Amino acid sequence: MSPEARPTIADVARKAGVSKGLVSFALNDKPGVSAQARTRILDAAAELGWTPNLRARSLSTGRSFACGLVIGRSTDVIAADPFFPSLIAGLEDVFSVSGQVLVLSAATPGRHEVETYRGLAADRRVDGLILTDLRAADERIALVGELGLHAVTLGRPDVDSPFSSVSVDDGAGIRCAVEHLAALGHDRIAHVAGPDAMLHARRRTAAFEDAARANGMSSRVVRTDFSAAQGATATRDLLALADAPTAIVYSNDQMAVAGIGVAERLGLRVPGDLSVSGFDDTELGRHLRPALTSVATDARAWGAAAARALLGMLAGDAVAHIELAEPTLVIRESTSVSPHPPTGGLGRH
Amino acid sequence: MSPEARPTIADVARKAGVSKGLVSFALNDKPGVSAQARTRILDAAAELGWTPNLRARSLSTGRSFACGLVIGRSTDVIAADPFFPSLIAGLEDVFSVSGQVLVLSAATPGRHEVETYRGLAADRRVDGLILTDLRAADERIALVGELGLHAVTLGRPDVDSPFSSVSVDDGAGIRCAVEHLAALGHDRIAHVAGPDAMLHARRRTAAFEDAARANGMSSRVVRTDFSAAQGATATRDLLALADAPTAIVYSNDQMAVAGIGVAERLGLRVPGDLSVSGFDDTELGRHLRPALTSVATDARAWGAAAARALLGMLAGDAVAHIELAEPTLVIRESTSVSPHPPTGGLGRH
DNA sequence: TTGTATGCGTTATCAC
DNA sequence: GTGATAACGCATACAA
Repeated sequence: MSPEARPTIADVARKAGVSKGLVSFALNDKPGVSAQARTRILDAAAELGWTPNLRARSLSTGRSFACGLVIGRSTDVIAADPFFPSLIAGLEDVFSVSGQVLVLSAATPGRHEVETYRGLAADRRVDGLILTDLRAADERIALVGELGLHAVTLGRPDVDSPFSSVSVDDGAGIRCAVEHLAALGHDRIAHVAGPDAMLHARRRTAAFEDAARANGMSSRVVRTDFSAAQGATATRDLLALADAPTAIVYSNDQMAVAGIGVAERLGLRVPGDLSVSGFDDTELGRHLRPALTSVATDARAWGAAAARALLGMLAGDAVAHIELAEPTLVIRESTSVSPHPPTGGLGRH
Repeated sequence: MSPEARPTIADVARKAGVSKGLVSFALNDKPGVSAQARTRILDAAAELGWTPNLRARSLSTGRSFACGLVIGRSTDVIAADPFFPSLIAGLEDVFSVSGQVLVLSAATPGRHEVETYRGLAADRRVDGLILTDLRAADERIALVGELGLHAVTLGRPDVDSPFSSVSVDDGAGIRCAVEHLAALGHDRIAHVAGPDAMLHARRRTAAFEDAARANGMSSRVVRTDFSAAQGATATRDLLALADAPTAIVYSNDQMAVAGIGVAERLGLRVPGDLSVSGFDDTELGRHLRPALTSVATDARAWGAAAARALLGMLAGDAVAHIELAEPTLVIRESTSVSPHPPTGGLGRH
């Protein structure tokens, strides 16, 4: 009598005069159903407005039709980082049109990272995971493999991994920034980096040091947790040095913004006395004064590519390692000619 | 032979020498099980390491053990808005310790808002929803009700609603900002607001106009979509007026930052020539120069309260309307005494 | 080419 | 009071 009662596969079978099993075969385009039975079944299903019950399907197939993203960073850091919302937007671009759903889990005060992965796997809440913020010798790779889940990593791990990966050569972005500064005559530069445990922070640091060396610049690196607060502290420390840098390459935009604030408070002009470049090319950057020179990566495209790769793995595709387009340097107002051009440098022209 | 095979309730029943049904009763603390049978069952379950299969549980109980958050705003706007990550962090604080999972859906190019809600409901992917960014005469209230889902709204809707709500009096925050500016001698102020269709944008606008009137100030309002770009445009328009305001109250921090950029580009000093206040008290704000005066709301606490309210509804609690702590104004460097103090105003002291 | 049985946990229904 | 049984909803291995 319930008006809400959805038709079940049994209703369709009865109406079409066949068994439940055959209905399932017909509706999933499996072989072994006569053309005649197939049309009878499809008609009956359409007439009743039948759609499969996802939960029953989930139980019998062992799939969740959901993928997960575990956010391991402190949530305070996430809130300040526009990378995640953009990544999520990209994931949704793909998941939303393929019947998948995105399950978001954060490591919270009440439950830590490994437990979060174990919980998702124990309950089979997801079929696969997006692994982000890869760390050196990341134990999550093995953990997720043992838990029997599929996954795609953002960037290639430094350990053996059975998973597909989608990468962006952020090192190339940093290199662009350093070369830009070299061309402007800077020869004493610094990098405000992310945590050394994170692979992409390491990669950026290495690219920075290589590019500085290749361009004959003296360089320095300060590590942070990616937060604006530590970006500010790092800047204060760098500018207090006797041979303070004339340009700083930051590993994200919010640290760059905080760094500009610190420099200006010390009476320095940006870019007159200090050039600053950011990373991620946040919307806000172009509205600041000075507008921020920044390395532009396409987090949304990254998310979309990762989602596609994960769906591919779930469908049984071979492991693939996808390299996305190189980031580009967007030059705005926060970088300019060095205040202390090296002898024979560009300052002469 | 599968080494992965989890014990099922049938294994427990066999080991305890009872039926599946009785095992279920025993493990869910239902009456009708003798103390003797209960201990036998519990021992057997512990010995086998049995845990219920969530998918089977989901099928038989009709619950998903998941809650959803649909993000209706353009994803580009979300990426720039630290409100959502903080909200999500708050939701996770509660969900993660109560066996719930957060399903995130975004209105994407391929699928729009109403379809997203219908899709979640059709597949019963979630038991309840968090409704945010409430609009005037919001059709989602009725829609979600018809779809048979529970929900909690962030803020009280302007239509009849069967759902609990969790609210913050953002009007009070705006009032604080206006009174602060009045005390500084400003008498020509403006508000850069969010979309008029959004209830909280309306509420803030109304609070702004009331407070300006109560303090004898002339006021103006410009509407935007909350993006930094439109915040910049609005500021340019306001400052081009013959009687340009001496202070602008922005409805979020990123518009305030963009506004400061525009003002400085026009040769105005902030706060010397123009005072600026933001909303949300973003981490970044305190590192800017000038550091941003902003209305602080606790998005994370808001999320946690909403999650608790939703779990309450799912458990059958009565509809509740929760009012959170009033926002506070954090006064920093971007607001100061008016450059044109009104006659008899504070400028004399 | 088609029908049947089984897997999952919960719960309504029935038997003692 | 105490317990067993069957049905739910779908996919699929297997039998016919």
